Amino acid sequence: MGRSPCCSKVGLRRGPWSTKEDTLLSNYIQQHGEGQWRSLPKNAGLLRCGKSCRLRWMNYLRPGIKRGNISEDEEDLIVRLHGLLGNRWSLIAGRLPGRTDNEIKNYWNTHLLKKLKTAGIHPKPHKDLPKPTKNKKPAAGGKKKKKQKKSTTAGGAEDFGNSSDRNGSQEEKKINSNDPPKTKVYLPKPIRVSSVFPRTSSYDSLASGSSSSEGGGGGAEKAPEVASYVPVPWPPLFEMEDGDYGMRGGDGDGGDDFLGVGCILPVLHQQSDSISDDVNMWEKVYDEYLQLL
DNA sequence: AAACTGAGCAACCGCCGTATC
DNA sequence: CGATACGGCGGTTGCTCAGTT
Repeated sequence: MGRSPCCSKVGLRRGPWSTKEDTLLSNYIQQHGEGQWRSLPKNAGLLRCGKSCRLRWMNYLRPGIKRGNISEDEEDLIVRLHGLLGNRWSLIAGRLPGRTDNEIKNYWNTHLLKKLKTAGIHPKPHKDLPKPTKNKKPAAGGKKKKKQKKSTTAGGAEDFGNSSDRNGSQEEKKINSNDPPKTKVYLPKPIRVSSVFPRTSSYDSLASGSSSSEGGGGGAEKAPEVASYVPVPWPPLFEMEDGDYGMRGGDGDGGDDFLGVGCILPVLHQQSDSISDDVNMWEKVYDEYLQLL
């Protein structure tokens, strides 16, 4: 469909943001609020694409953003949520107050994936499955030269996430194809709890069951907030053959029993021979997810 | 000390769903 | 009802820097 590109890119700056640009963007958004990303750069006096502004704001400038130092609890949560949700980073981020989808995605691809592999978990792609039906991009593939160097990012993420495309509709598209039967995951549509600072409240409810919205995220409060986590007493998601549920806290690092393994493997190896088994499994997963919510 | 390598992360890209005209 | 705009998402790229040779 004749969509014009998000920005013409002529005369627009690219690359890292300067502090001046950050200031301009922050000031503008504080005065006018979020939204209207397309016209924002012009109004704010920025030579940036609207998308770029949004990304910068969402991932970096927004109040309440925590950066770095992902705690073990958060890591655990990421692993488990990934087991449930796949590569739905925004959804996962919605459960981690102050974290952005981009950061979680990066953390997964750089740290967690490596950890899993180190632990002997090789998220192997479903070889019998052709690459995602959505050969999504001639574009992405072709737009720039591919970088072979980092197979970790691309491969890994995809391996886990095929089942978790953006929304259900896409799932259905895939299922209709001639691909070998793929387990269909019924997941609620990702919802941000609130438009601006969604993370805090949702995590509260997740972790403690309370509905306190942490104030708020609501405002432009600072982020000391989530310094303290309430560890979630996760029930085992799946029974592993060896009885390892993944959450063996232990020393934490012990390569072999990296937490979360238990909840990921079933997702990885969902080569459903028996549809009913899969249905049961996913019902369990879904039930648990509903409990989380 | 210089060159090389790899990891980490910020930013970009194209696609998709929804809203609006 | 179709076309377009917009916002959002996940995948990927490329820069930077620390560690190694």
